[in-house]
Order: sequence, then C-alpha cells, then structure tokens
Amino acid sequence: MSARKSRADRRVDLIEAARRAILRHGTQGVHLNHVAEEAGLTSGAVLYHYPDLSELLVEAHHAGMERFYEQRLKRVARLSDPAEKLVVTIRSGLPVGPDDPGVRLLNELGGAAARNRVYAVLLTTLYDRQVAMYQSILDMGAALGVFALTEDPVVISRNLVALEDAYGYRITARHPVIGPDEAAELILSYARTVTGHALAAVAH
Amino acid sequence: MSARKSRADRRVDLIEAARRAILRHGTQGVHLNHVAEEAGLTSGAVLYHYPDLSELLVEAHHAGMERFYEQRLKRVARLSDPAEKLVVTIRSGLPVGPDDPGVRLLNELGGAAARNRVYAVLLTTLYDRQVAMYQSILDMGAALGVFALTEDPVVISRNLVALEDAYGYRITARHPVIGPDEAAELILSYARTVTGHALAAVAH
DNA sequence: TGTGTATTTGAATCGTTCTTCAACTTCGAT
DNA sequence: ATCGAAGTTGAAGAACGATTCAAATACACA
Repeated sequence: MSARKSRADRRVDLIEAARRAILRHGTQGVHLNHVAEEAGLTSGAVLYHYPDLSELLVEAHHAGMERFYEQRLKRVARLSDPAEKLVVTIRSGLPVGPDDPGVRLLNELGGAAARNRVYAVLLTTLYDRQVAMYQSILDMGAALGVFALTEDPVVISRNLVALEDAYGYRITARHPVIGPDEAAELILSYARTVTGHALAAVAH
Repeated sequence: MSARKSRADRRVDLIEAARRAILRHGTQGVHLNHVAEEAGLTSGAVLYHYPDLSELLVEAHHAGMERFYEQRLKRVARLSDPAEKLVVTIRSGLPVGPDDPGVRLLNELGGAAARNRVYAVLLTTLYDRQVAMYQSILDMGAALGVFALTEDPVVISRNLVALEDAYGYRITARHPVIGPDEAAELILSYARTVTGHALAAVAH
C-alpha cells in the first residue's frame, strides 16, 4: 500500500500523476487507471479525491500551464537588457527537444480546445498572457531606445507568440530539420526585422 | 437498412464519416459506433471494410489534409500576380471561422503527433509542402521584381506557414479578438515587412 | 428469373473501464 | 492507549465498446 497522505498533498500528487498520464496517453486517451498507476494508487483512491476524472485533467492542464508561464517569467526576471530579455524569452517559449513535457502538455490541448470550452479558455488566456509578456519587453526596449519598432508592439507580440506555438508543434512532431536551434533562429529573424536590433542568439 | 454500395464507394463514404466523427469526438475520442452512425451503418459494416479503426482514422486525416492542400493550390492557381497570390494564399491557410472543418481536422493532430509517428509524418509533410508553396510564390515575386525580400525565402515561408498554423489554433479556440480577418492582417503585417510590398488585403 | 457473391445486419460474447462500497489501515487528537 | 475520522484497498457489478459470426439482404450477371 502506498503511504497515506493528507488531502491537500494527495491532490497535488494526483495532479502531477495526471500530467504524466496525459503525456503518455493523450488528454482523450487517459484512463482512471493510468492516473492511478502514475500516482502509485488504485483507481478507488483517485476517485476518492476526484470523483470526476475530467476535473482532475483540467486541473492538471491548468497547473501545467501555470508552471510553463511562471518558468518563462522567472528566466527573464534576472535580466535587465531588453534585447537579452527578448532573446531569452523567445528561447523559453520553445521546447528544449521533442519530448519537452511543458510544451507537449500544451500541444495536447490544441485540438481539444475546439471541442471543449474550458480548454479553449485556458489556452486563450495563456496566449494573451504571453502576448502581454512580450509587449512589456518591447515597450521597455522602445522606451530605452534599444528597439526601433517597425510595427505596433501588440502586432509583433502576437506574432512572436504565434511563431513559438507553431514551432513548438513542429519540434514535438520531430521535424527532421526544424529543431529548437533552428526554430529560435527563425523567430529571431522576425524579431530582428521588427526591432531593428541584432539580437545575438544565446547558447541554450 | 442503408443502401448497399460497392467496396470502393463505401470506403470513400467511411472516410468521410470518420472525418466528421473525428471533428465531433476528437481523434482519440472517436469510437467505432460514432463512425458507423455518421455513415448510417452498423459497427459491423464499418469493420467489414476497415477491420482496424485506426487505419480508417489515418486515412481520414490523410484525405482531409490532401483536400486542404489541394484547395489552397486551386484557389491560387487562377492568379498570376505574385502579390495577389501571396495574399490569397495567406487567407486560404486560415479557417473561415471557428468551426472550419478543414483546419479543425488538422488541429486535432497537433497533440497526437507527439505520440504517434504516423500522424507526425503526415503533419510534417504537409508543413513542408506548404512551405514550398510559399517559397515558389516568393521566388517568382522576387524574380519579377515585385518583391524585395529582406530574408531568405525559406525563412519567410517557414514563418508564414507557422503563423497560419498558430492563428488557426487561436481561431478554432474562439479567441475573442483574433478572428480570420485579424489573423490575416497580423500575418500580412509580417509579409509586408519582408517583401517590401503593400499587399492589399482582399475581401474573403 | 435464378444463382452466387458481396454487403449488411443484429445478436452474442469478450474484454476493459467506471463506479460503488464494505472492510481495513493509518494517523491525529484527546 | 484509544477513538474517530480520513484515506486506501480490493472485489463486485454495471456500463460500454470491440469483435465475431450466422443469417438476411441486395445486387450483378448469366
């Protein structure tokens, strides 16, 4: 038997277990037992905490998104130069490789969002937050005279997030040519054009 | 009973039925009975033609992609001006609305491709073909002196397809602000910058 | 018109997953 | 140390989907 845990602790465990199970089997393909296995419990125990599996799955996706977004913020927080910020932010939006769990979890939802309003809202909200993130970097860079923007910062930001998203899909689908480095360079090519800045790529 | 049909005809019907069923329930969520219902048959009849449901689903996705790609080619074929071609091609890569069946079918695969090699290859191939499509338009425009490209045409093309893909997801997820028109304008903003052409948006 | 084959049905069966729940265990509070 | 509440198990059964197949049907062709 698995060690007994408090309600709060167990729910955190289960959200993590659900996240792993989703990565293995897909949002639609996950079954109660998959989650139970990942958590080292029986299906009954899972049901005790989450009588409705779909609620657990939503929480797992939600948690995964928050983590993804928080990590991006954290990585850029220590930097002050807008150009550096921009480069690092672009990198942090891309998967490190085809198996990157953060991006793979997000990609799971692309199709589901068309059928499931809750997932649609989650994804849309994340998109908007990422756009705002880029926008603040661009605004700051423009204010400091580091960037000479050729477009409305909102337009640039929306396109940057869109590019990240799309290349995330390509990378997780194992495109033979477009890996993390290539994707970063493609996005940087756009960023350079619209900011008028050379934006040196950083080693990852 | 449903009218009896020849093997070839019925297989075409089933592929269509599977396509609709996938849109309703998702690639993972489709069941034999869903397909049977859409086709107006019983599950036994479906199994008679496709003993393995997953094969039928692959064929449905494959057919959906081919249709999507062929339609794009067809729409642009009658045009000769590269600028017009570019604008129309951008439009044809976007869904007409949140329920656009062509794009919704493609979006279904984004997540699955990370777990399923067959779907990954399908999606990757489609991506590359779309890139080639843009590339030939850009090359022609550059050769005719209509476009003054600021980048390698391959880079531009990859980014254009990436932008389409990403905004397709936003639109099918019903982003409150980004609809087909807005997405087209965002992509055109990029296209204008890298081609040096005004690229008048066309009514859809 | 009759015959043979391809297609389809419908029902039976099997395996899987969800759900329920009584019994058991663990832990904290007293 | 004991009690009681919370957490967990494991088994039973309900629900569902896939699979099989004999029987029925529709069609092509002679």
